[in-house]
Amino acid sequence: MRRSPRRPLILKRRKLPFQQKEPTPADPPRQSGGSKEPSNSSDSPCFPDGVCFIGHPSLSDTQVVVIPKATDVQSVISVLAAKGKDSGVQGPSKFILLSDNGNQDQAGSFCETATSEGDAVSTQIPSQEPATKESTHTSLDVTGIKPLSKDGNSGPLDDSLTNIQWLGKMNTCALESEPAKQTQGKENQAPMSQTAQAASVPLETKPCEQPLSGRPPYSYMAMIQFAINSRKNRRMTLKEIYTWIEDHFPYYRQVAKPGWKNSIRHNLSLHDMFVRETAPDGKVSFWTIRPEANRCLTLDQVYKSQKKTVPDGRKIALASERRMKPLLPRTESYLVPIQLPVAPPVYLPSFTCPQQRVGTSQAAKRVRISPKVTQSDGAPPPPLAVSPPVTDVKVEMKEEPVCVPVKCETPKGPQKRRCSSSRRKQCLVNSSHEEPVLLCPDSSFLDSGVTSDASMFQDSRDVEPEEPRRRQDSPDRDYSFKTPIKGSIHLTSSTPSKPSPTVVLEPWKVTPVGKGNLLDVSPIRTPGGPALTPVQDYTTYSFSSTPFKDVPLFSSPRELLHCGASRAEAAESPIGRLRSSCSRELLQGGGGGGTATPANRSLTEGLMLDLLNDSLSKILVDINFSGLEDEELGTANISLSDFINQLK
Amino acid sequence: MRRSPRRPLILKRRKLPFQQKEPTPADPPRQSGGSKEPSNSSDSPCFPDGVCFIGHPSLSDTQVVVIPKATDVQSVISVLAAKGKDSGVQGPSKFILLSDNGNQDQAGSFCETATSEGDAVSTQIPSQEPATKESTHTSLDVTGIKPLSKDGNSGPLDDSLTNIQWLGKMNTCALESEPAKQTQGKENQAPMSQTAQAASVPLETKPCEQPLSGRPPYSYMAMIQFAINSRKNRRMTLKEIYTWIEDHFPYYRQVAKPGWKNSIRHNLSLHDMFVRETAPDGKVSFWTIRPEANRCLTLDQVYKSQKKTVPDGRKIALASERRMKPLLPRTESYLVPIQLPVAPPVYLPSFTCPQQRVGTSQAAKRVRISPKVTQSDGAPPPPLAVSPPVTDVKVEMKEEPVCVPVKCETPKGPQKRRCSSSRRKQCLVNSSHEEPVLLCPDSSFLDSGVTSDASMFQDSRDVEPEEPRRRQDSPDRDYSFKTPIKGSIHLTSSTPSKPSPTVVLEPWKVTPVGKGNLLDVSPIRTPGGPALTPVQDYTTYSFSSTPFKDVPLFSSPRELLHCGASRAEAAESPIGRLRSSCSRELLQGGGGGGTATPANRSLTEGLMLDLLNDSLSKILVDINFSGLEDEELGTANISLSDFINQLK
DNA sequence: AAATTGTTTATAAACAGCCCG
DNA sequence: TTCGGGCTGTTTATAAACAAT
Repeated sequence: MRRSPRRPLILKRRKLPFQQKEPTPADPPRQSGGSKEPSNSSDSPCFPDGVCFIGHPSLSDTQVVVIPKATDVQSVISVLAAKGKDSGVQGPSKFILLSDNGNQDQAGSFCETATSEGDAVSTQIPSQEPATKESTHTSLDVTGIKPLSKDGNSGPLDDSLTNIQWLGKMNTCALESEPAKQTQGKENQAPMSQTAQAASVPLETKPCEQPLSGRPPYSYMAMIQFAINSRKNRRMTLKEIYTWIEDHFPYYRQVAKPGWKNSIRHNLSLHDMFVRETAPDGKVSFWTIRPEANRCLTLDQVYKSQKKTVPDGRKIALASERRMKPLLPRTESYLVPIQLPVAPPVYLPSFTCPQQRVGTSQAAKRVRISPKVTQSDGAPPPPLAVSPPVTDVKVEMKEEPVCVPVKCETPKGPQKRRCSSSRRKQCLVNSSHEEPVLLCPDSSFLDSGVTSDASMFQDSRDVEPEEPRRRQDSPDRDYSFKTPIKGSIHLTSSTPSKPSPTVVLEPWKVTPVGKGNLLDVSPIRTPGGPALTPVQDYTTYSFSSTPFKDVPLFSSPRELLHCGASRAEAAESPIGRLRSSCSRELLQGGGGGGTATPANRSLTEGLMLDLLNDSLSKILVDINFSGLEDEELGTANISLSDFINQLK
Repeated sequence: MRRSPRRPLILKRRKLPFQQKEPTPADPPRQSGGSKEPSNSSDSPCFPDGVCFIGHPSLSDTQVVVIPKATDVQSVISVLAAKGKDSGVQGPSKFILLSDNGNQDQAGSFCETATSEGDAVSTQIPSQEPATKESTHTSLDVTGIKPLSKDGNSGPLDDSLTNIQWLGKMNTCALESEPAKQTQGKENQAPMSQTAQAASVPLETKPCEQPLSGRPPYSYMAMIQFAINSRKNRRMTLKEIYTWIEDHFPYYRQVAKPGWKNSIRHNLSLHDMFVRETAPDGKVSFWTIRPEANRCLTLDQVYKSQKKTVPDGRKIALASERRMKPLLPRTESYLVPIQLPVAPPVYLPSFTCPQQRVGTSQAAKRVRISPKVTQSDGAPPPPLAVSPPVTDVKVEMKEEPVCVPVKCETPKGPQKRRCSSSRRKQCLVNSSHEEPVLLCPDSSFLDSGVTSDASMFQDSRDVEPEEPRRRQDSPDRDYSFKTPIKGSIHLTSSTPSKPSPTVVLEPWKVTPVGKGNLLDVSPIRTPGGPALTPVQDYTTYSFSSTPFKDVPLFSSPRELLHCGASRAEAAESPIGRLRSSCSRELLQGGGGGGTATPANRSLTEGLMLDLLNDSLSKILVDINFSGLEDEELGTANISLSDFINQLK
């Protein structure tokens, strides 16, 4: 209650608008009118919420936006999105955002260009007008001036913002009036104004894409990924990470407390996805991202995906951007509290990672945790799935709330709440009873389609064809375990208990897991690298509870290929795979490969990349336990097979 | 800075003595004189630090101890330890600790029985005298009255305090004056006074072993383990965990803020070692500990180990108890800042877990992270180890600081600092150069000796003989990776680069990793369970940087068997192994099995259980990456083989 | 000796899912 | 039956204490 700004600082309460953590800890945030629903009016100079657009005196592509302090961030975003949408690409691409601290009535309409405190946040321009009291140091240099100092070995065209023009409309930055906690400069100005610069111009170390210095909506984990993935070689020193973040998110340079670096380090240490390597000289150490877990997200991709979302209409865009768990714009998550809009499918084309190769079964590995199920009350284990006898992979699903009921049998009770997605860590193992389990019959399911992509990466030494080699081990060894089954396979059917009859039955049509459909910064949860303890349990994988948080199933195989870069990636790399990192080519360009057809389901569901946590660790952990319940495993297998076949 | 009491609340700064978190956030804690070295005087009624012993007016086995507020906690502990040692088992076993808030001069000598604020903390007695202002509710009932309510299926003789008589001298509780933050009762009284009750009396749900209600020195993770392991079946619901902790550590019932439950939940979710299972009825979910990671620590064991330590002399005892990372008595860790005392080997007999079976190679799987190494400056990869062609397991070690230099070749540079142990997460991979790697030739190394123990566990369904089946896969596939190598195998030799020549060469003689030799609550880092992605990388495991923090090597194979229960366990269970939990029998008794001979090295090194983190996750993660650098892997293999042979 | 880099633990919080009244 | 509240779980953010360099 006291300190910890917790999730951002932005909304101390709920949808706390501007002003981050004013010392008044307990003051209930005033909910601006359109909390859930941003104002729909699009172009009026002064929007209902009091947001005013004022043409910039000298810059044609820039507008000054004055936002009352109490305005909901979401409202601001929606307004900006609407504005950007209406204006089109040719419209003003830069906004100088000023928050009016004067008073805090909710939907106040203050179009005064308040230069009051210095809370002014400039989007692209160095904020010439609002003579903020602080120094404008680093004003423009942030833009292109700082080429990611120490950029040592990074290639020039790493994370270029292919769609810079969109930046102006950025909806990712919440504008919060920062109380000058650090006595740093308050105003932030985004870098260069090369707005209209179309994509495909991979500028070296593109400066700031994050115009405002309001706290960016990205988690530390996400920002670190952005930073590291911005390098061709995908490795950065701690200092470079700091610098990158400061360069791209002036907030951290100017307003954030120094503790943010501590948090960065904390995140690096905490998340398994981040790996430290020593530099060749042995002096410095670089931080990298485990290739299997790397979604190769870059800030550009995020922007692009957001941009694409916008065309569908402000509302949808907002909605889709909303509940993306932690990853994407945290800000936005606070913005549009809308619940999984089943609206038009949002598109996230930019997700194209080298490892993708949607191909065969990789996707199947995805596990998603099902909500708690009451399955094993004493009823005999549900009949096993019609899978091939191979029984290579065993997946136990506790309760796939909405997903893949395919081949579910012996449904226990009615599912309480179908679409529940989270409950990530474990799947809840039925302690000593039988629980429906999924079996992934073929090893091919797990091994196939892994070979290719890795070679693209610069660092990958040798790309070796995957061998679908499977363990011959007796799948039964592990059965004794009863415990851990945590996760459940993503695409496979949920186990019998409480299968929701209402769910879609196509293997890939997962029930809309609810929430998001956004970019997922969370690491890809690959089944796991080579296990230390090799022999024993390999044969049976029961994805125990663990990770694969809210991994929604793919809307369709197509979608998987096209949009689900991250997913595909996760599924694809069989683990120890090669160090295939995202091929820059793909990352750079807008949409990656075009093999996919549009998804048939709304991306709101489909694109919601699996919210897999970082590190496959958890998955692996689950696997350990997998063996225990082997005998009881059954059901799901087929769905996976079907899925694979369909993909083929 | 503001809130977060951080590591305990006890020492806000360094060795902040009494008084936890008085609202004065910024006041620099006054360092009492003997910070590093507690006073050595043992018996005087008033010790130099101002600690006074006063016989209790009515209770012969009880003494009232008045401690000046500014006294170092460590000083108090040392004094109490000395007192307890001098008095022997027959001496006073209960101490009513009173802190004198009056003034705060450091080593002041105030023997006045200050009943001042209510900061008095009674050890065993309900603090009759110091009429604390708070209610004495739950006074004695904590003791035996609350039989772990909801104890559902736990066996009666789980965690009995075998050495209760030692409790009186407890050194585990720091006495902190709790500012009555919760408006709860301040004084805490330990339960019953069945002090002299010798071990072997496994009372059902033995009441409190933690007399004081000062914040216990255990981390949440440790306490959760204690709680869960106290049950025969090793599973507990969240509520039961709460209750257990409250029953055994009155602090949480009486003084802790309600947020401690949040922290418990946080820890359960955060640490992979904790696994949730659904109960048979499907209604409740139980929390369990991954068997492979479970050290089967119980509060009793901790007490016993501490007790044993004492005989060696106060100093040693304190030293040993000290730096046990997080786990053991956190309080103590603050007490004696002594650095790894190479003194007499401390004994930790109570560590006997069922899964042990030191046997063959299991131990080899242990990975320990080596400090940063500068290995690959450009030198060609060191020659590969003379391992069998199997190349089942590949372990990359960056820089085994002190460990197993066996067969190290192509030593790069001089190791910076040999004994460095920590730097747990990664081993630092030499980015794009060759790094010496360990290869674990045989699969047997990994698989053997896993079969037995599991059957003991009640829940284990069927214990199946492990098949040493190994992957046939082409070991080379993974080589391309260069990155991640984080961890390094525990018993294996460190990779070539910068092998410290000074180190012991016997495979099992690891360099004293420094610090501790204490109980380690951290999960055992078993190589990992069954991997989700089966095929690919199984053959090669390069334990990348990640986990296996400061896992010291065994002093000798013997030691491994005898003392390294946890280690053995880790090494042993090949992963998905059976759900073998610790056999209660072993746990209950004092020293477990007696097969081992005394370790030849001081336990200070040997017993320092691997500070493996929770969840093998990290290890597995490393494994994933292993493949990349395969070609470069070389060296170490042999050491592992040697080690195995020696064990045989 | 001080600063940087890393690792862990503790807290607070925001939410999500589920159960229950 | 539905809705809201409480409990359980999961994540992210911060602050800190240390450890190693």
